[in-house]
Amino acid sequence: MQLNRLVAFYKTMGDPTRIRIVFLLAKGPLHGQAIAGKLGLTPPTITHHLNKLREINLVYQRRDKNTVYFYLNESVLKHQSGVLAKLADKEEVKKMEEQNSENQKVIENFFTRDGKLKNIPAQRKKKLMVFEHLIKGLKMGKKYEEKELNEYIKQYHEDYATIRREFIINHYMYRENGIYELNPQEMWAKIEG
Amino acid sequence: MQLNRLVAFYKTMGDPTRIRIVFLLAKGPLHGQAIAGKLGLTPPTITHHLNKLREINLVYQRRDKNTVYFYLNESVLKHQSGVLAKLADKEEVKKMEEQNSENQKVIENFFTRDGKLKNIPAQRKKKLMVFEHLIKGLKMGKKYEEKELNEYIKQYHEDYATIRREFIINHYMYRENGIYELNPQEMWAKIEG
DNA sequence: TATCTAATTAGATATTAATCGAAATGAGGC
DNA sequence: GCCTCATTTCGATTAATATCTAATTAGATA
Repeated sequence: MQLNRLVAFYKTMGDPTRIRIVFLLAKGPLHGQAIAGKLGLTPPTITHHLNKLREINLVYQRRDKNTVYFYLNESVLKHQSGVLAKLADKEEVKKMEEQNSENQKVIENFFTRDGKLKNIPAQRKKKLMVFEHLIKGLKMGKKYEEKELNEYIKQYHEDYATIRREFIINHYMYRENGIYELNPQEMWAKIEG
Repeated sequence: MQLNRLVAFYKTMGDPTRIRIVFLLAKGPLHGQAIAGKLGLTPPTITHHLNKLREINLVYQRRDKNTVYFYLNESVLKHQSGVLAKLADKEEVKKMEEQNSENQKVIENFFTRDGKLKNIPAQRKKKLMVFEHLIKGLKMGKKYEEKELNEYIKQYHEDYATIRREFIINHYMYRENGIYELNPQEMWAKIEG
């Protein structure tokens, strides 16, 4: 469970204007000026909010000639609303706790006391847990030179090349012109879900 | 549907510290210092966040000797998470729209062009719609003298006494020592739900 | 290419709010 | 009646952010 993503979702929805936009889009796609008109706000303000909504992957857009239509991404809405609801269910909470302690156990098994990675797990599930632990030290939005990324990984394990490649394969990061960057959290949702 | 209440809920949950508190409380009640300890924050900060969580009726507390235990209100959590999720469902959206236009029609029927209430509906459902329309002009948290409240109601209808009484009966407001106040939104939830 | 329109960016302002240390409150125990 | 300990309040500081106006970008069309 990605705390940041969840917080980002709730923070984004915690604004009257954005909630109203979501209500509007629930009835069907609209273009920017139409939204601005219905809400009595200026287009720049709408752009601002649509950016926020896009950041959490709650809206997407399509162009038709000169105007951009905004659509609600219903699956994200349903999924994210569900996370907190689970906390209201004792059974679900127990499951999460088990998941968590399992996760922690894997990390403890594969890392030494002083934080080095002993070896890369063969089992896919455990491998991903390890990678997710590793990328926690990387900054969202920061662009990493390959060399810089190698250095970071080397703190944990000498085979930085393999791990760096795995980061890409598993979509934790992406590369553009030799520059590496964390995949925005909201993209993961799609891949995971 | 109360937009403010919904926004308040999401805004409140859009904070990492509060989400973490909710996750902690989902496992069971805790006292303030325990929360502060687990999150690495100071007691005043925890008080601050618990106040926010209390405002949306998501936590309640019980005293045992000198220490206060905080509990998660699971039903509120489940209910509020569900509201937005409905927007992901076309059927539900249609229902809401119908509800809305029905509501509007009732308001248009019972109010004159210049905003006066023609008469108090006999049908309970319509009556409540009218009252909810009326209290929209009152301020949350403000304390009203009976006289002041009468004046407010008189703008709409001369039989202020009946309407004032209905406000109390239907729990839109409560009275204490002759002072009237809107019932906090979060209380309604309980009454409505 | 010039022009129209929709959308975005930039910059400025004002408001909100997360956090902390210090001080105040309040209930129990002695 | 004092003392202790958990909690709350107060005040200050710092960081975000919602909104606007003005300026810019970019696609479409004539």
